[in-house]
Amino acid sequence: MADGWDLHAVVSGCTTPASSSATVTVNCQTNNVEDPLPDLASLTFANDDNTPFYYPGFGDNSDFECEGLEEIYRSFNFLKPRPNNPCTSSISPTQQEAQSLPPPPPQTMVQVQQLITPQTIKNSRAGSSLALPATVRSRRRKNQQTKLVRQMSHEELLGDSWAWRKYGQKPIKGSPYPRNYYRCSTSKGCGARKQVEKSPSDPDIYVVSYSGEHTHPRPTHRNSLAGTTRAKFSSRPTAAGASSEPPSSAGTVANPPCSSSSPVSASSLSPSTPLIEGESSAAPPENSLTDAIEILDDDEDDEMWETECDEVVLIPNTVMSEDILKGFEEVRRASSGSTRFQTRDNSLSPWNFSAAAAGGGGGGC
DNA sequence: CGCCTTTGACCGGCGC
DNA sequence: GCGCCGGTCAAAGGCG
Repeated sequence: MADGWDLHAVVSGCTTPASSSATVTVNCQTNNVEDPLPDLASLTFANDDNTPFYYPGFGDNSDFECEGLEEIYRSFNFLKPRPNNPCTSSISPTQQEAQSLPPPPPQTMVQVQQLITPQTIKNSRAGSSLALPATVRSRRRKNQQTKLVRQMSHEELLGDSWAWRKYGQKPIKGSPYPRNYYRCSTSKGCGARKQVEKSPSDPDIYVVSYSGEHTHPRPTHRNSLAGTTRAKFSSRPTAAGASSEPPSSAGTVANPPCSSSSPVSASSLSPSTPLIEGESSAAPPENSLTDAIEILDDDEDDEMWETECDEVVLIPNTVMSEDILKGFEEVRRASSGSTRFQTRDNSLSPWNFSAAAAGGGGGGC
C-alpha cells in the first residue's frame, strides 16, 4: 500500500455522537521531523492515573478543537488530561510551522473515516461478534467501524500495557505486508481490538488501528505468560507470504509477514515487561513518531483541513527491556544483511509481534 | 491447564 | 447478481 495506504476507520463510538460522521487523520510527521527533541521536550509525563502519557495539543477541552479525537485518544490511553493548554501552546516551533503549512503530502498521512451510525454504536456496544453464535456473526459494515489509526515505531509497539491476543492475519491487497488482528485479552468480553500492519513505505513504521472499547481498567501487568514465547521457527508459509521482511523470530516463528506488521509480540513482551507506568512514561522513545491529528468531517472532504487540528501527538516509548532492545538491534542488523535471522532466544525478537502488535499503541479505547 | 499463535474457512460489505 | 476483499471464527498445536 505504500504511499496509498489510507486507512478507513471509524472511531469507535466511545464518545462520539451516533449521528456524527467524521474522518480522523493521523499525520505521521516522524519522518519529516529533523529534530524530534523539541517535540519531546514539550511532553510531560505524569503518572497519577492509568494514562501515563501526555500529548501536546490535547487535553484542554475548552481549547481543543479536536475533542472527539481527544476522547478517542484518551480512551486508548494515548493521552493524559492536562490542566490547561490550547492546541498551540505546547507545540514546538517545528510543529507550529507545520500547522501553518498546507496539508502534508498524502503519503505522510493516514486518513481514518469515521462513520458512526446507530448501527455502528449498536454493534460496537454489543461487544462484538464473539457473543453471537457462529451462524449469526455480527459483521459491522467496514466503513462504519470506528477506528483510531496511528503510525508507530517498533518501540512504540512495545509499549502497550494492554494484553492482546491475535485472532487473525490477512494479506491486504496492495500491501506487501499482511494485516494482523488482535483483541484485548485482559478481560473477557472486552470489545477493544487492534489491527497492525507494516507500512509499505517505511518498514520501520507500523500502522496500528484501534477499535472498540476496553471494558476494564488498564492492567498493571500482563496477566498471562502462557504461549507467549515461541522458540520454534516455523517454515509454514503464511497466507501473506509476500512479506519481504526479515524472518523475524516470530516471523519465522510463525509468520514473517506478521512480523512485518508488528515487530514485537505483545505476548513476547508480557513476561519481560512489568509495565511500570511511571517508568514507561518517563522514557520517550528516541524514535517516537510525531503525529499530527486532524478531525475531518467525512461529509465535507473539501474542508478536511478546516479544523486545523494538526496537533502533534507523541507516543512515548514505554517499557522496553534490554533484551528487547538488543533484539531490535539484532533484527536490524540481520535485516540489513542476511536474509536469515534468529534472535538469541527467539522469544524476544522484535519481529515476533503478535501480541505486541497489540502492544502497539496502548490499547483500544 | 490456561493462554497463546497460526491459518484456512467462512461470512458479509461493497464495487462493478 | 457476482466476485473481490477484508474481518472474524475456530481448530490445532505450542509454551510456561
